[in-house]
Amino acid sequence: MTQSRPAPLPADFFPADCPVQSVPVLGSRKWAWRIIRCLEDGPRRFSELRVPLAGITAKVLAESLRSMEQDGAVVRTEYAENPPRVEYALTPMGRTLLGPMDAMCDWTRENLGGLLAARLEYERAGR
Amino acid sequence: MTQSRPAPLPADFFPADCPVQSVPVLGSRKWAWRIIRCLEDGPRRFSELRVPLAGITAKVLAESLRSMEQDGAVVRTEYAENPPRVEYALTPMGRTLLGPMDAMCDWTRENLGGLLAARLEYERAGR
DNA sequence: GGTGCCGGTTACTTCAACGGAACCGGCTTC
DNA sequence: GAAGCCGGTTCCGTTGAAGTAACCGGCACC
Repeated sequence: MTQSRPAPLPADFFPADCPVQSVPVLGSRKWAWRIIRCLEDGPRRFSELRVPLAGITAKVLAESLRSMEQDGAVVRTEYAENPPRVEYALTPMGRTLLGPMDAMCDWTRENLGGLLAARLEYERAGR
Repeated sequence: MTQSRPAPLPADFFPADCPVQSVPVLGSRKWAWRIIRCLEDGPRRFSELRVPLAGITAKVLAESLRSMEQDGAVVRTEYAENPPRVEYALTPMGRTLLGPMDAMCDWTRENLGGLLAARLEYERAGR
């Protein structure tokens, strides 16, 4: 059994349109996934989203929602009522993100312990 | 068929140990996934990695690899030869990331077109 | 003895995301 | 007429990831 080296990787190993280059596509990496989770069960109002997203400021929430709207993952619907009402909902495309998100969440659930242990071990050993 | 509103989300909707809070776990978001791809087929040397990761600087590559090593996704092996040889390889845990990564890449492949179209449409319409 | 390779390190700068605080118009309620 | 709610905006500061450029020690080669 020969321990063969894998072939060297070419300079164009990643094509210009390679998906791995563009992920994650949705602006704010800190809040986007949480926002999507909050919208999973149906449309939500701006102030309604601020409750579960504890600690988010109006500015950051507005920015995140706008960037997700630009990317076509979220729709903003404004109702001419009083007091004004604005609702945010997932688009069909936004909803398809739930699958890959679940896969990453499962991975984290299974490996977060080992990951934190690895950090402690790294620090304990050589630094 | 009643169009019922979903129940409001509580302030503790995301528990402190919720996986979605901790993803992505691997430091550098720009290069980590590409590095993992490069290591998929076996161990690679530092300078060997710089070829496919076109444009990465030695500093950023070293930082990224170290943070991935801290997280237990990569092992660094130093050989006392001349000229010095250092090899980086995926750990078993690092290898398990390939599944979720594939899911995200598939999503991007399928939706990147729609996403870019949504951006253009957003700009064209209301701004 | 000068040059180059290997695998980095160091110091400095740039940039985008994030956070804090204040403020806004339109409307209602007290 | 004062206060409050809603859905934000504006200005400013902080932080951390990433990029740039220069340099390093040890060894081999010419």
